[in-house]
Amino acid sequence: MPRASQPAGRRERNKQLKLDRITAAARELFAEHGIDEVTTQQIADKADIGTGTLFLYARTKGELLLLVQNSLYAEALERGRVDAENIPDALDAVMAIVRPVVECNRTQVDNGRVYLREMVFGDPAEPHHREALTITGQTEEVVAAVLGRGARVGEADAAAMARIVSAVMFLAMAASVNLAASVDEIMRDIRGQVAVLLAR
Amino acid sequence: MPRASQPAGRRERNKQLKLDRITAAARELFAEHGIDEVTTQQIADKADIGTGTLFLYARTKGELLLLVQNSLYAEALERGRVDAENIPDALDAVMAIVRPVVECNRTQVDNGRVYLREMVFGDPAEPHHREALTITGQTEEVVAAVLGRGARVGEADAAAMARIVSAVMFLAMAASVNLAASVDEIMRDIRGQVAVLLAR
DNA sequence: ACTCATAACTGAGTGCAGTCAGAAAAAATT
DNA sequence: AATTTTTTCTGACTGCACTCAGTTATGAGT
Repeated sequence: MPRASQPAGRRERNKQLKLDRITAAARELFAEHGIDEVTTQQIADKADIGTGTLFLYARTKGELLLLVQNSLYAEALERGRVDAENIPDALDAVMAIVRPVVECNRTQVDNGRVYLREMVFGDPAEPHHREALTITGQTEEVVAAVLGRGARVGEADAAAMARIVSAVMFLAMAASVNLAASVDEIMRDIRGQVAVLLAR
Repeated sequence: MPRASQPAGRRERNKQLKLDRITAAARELFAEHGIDEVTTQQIADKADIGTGTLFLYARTKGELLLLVQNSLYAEALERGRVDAENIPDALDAVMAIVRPVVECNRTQVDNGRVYLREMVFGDPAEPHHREALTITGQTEEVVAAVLGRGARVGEADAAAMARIVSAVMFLAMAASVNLAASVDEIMRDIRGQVAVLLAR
């Protein structure tokens, strides 16, 4: 057993290093040009690895996007969760959770839409996809928690309503009809639907 | 100006004939093997046209699927509309509309999911895509009409609720989580959410 | 130090959707 | 009937995501 200068052996460290380089390269290129204008070759070159190596770390180009963006969505969710805490009105609180996610999604419209596409149609066995699903699940939990405050809504109903909110968000952000819509326009669209859902 | 044995000139007739051959070829191959196992080359060969010609009639492979399947969804919608007419309960009536669509979608799971994917992420400028969106719009109208019966729900709210039903349906059919789910399981999933939506 | 086993890497190669410059067919014009 | 214009067709070609057989790095065993 060799020294443990860091946690593990050289192999582990090299792997982590490569993953970091890949993540950084993909993040920068996707952010600057949008996923459709970037080739996997460019990413491999920028990360200074072979073409095939890239696909050991993310089995498809879509997985690569999930890898890069998951953490951003997790942060957005956390921001929304905190914002919602001090908002008594259920509708306003739900929208406070939704807003950072929509903002995150619309930072780059193409990337945002591909992210959603991968979530729904990608391979759920892949690790980054699973993480994306986890974040969606957490979003629904946070929404359900807000709806359950004060026990005006039962636990099971709150969960079902949270799923509905999730579906409404998804389509509002993904639909090609809303391609050119601003964050505020999308928020209005979602709010209109959630308002009807919560009206009772 | 030449004779008008049928409606128009030779060109028009040839074009229609080719479109028919393409549609038939694509329908058979997609139905038998699933869209992902069929190449555009095979379709072109079966329709007895050149590779490039295919893309004059449908600009992408996805458009080709929409071309083939749109009419099936339109028929499903019509069946559901009729079924719902004599069902007084709103929830049951909505589910009567939903069922044939889900059945249509699940005839071949892969094709069904790609159809949904194209609807949301495809190019809305393409003709077959527009038709698909029209069918979705009609579905929402039919649902809204059922919800508006007896004026228990206002017109604007009915429209918003119909959009929500649409979103819920979409995700229930498309989500990879439900890949292996049967029609009945998907129906239960949708019903649970619509029930909460309509509870008031 | 040396050998072997295993994990990680690599880039030439593959398959397929979609393009485009030129050919062919149909219609319009003379 | 001949010529020009317009529309439609075509398959060789391109670009790109992804694969895989062969190579190299790492670590374990002796």
